[in-house]
Amino acid sequence: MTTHVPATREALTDLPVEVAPRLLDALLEVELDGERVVLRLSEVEAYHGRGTGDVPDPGSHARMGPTPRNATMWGEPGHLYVYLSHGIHSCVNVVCGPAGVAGGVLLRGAEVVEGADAARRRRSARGVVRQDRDLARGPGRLGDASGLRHPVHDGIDAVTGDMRAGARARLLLPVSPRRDIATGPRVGVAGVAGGDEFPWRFWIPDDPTVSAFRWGRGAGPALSAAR
DNA sequence: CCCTAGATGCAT
DNA sequence: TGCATCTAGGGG
Repeated sequence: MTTHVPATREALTDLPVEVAPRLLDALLEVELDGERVVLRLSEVEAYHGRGTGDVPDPGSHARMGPTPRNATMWGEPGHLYVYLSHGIHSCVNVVCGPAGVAGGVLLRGAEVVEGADAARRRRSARGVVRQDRDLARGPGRLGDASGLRHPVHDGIDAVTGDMRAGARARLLLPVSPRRDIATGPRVGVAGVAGGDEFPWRFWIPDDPTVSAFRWGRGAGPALSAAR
């Protein structure tokens, strides 16, 4: 039986906070230089933008309006917004919402269900990977494991799966959305955007590939919110 | 311009 | 807790 179907542009046109929970258990397939890595998403965060019918989001890269960096977030849903975090890691978002309205879902955690060898090799360039569950646990790790990089793959289309800088990405949505979903404040976002105003982090309860984050930094209290 | 903080991860 | 490494954004 079919468990996943290719994501359509329409399915991603709703606002990120609506799309985000539906991306849990979704698959992101990435082919890069002939190697294939498939990620099953376990943790995501929604980010909106500013103005024009959108929900204001002080934690978003698009909070100041369109800039060269966040241009992809304002474009068609289904493309991937790949940005450089702390000058080191390439993090991956699925652009959501109508074109012209900024929005995206940050992919924060995943299980590598195919291509663990390639993922491990890419990740070990930055350090030692002790367990397979850590291959894509955390947004920076997920980006490294996927092979997608800033800036060359920023804007790649995960709906059509077109080739871009040696890579091809495709997003597959689960036929049956999950019922058991945990929610809470976003990680690493300072100020009100990380608090109760924006409980826009979604994860699969008890999934070992959900990121662990340091308390006492960034977002403040939180994990128990939906347990 | 210069400075700082950032949707992070790793070793200490 | 410090560091890697780069850049957007705010202040002078």
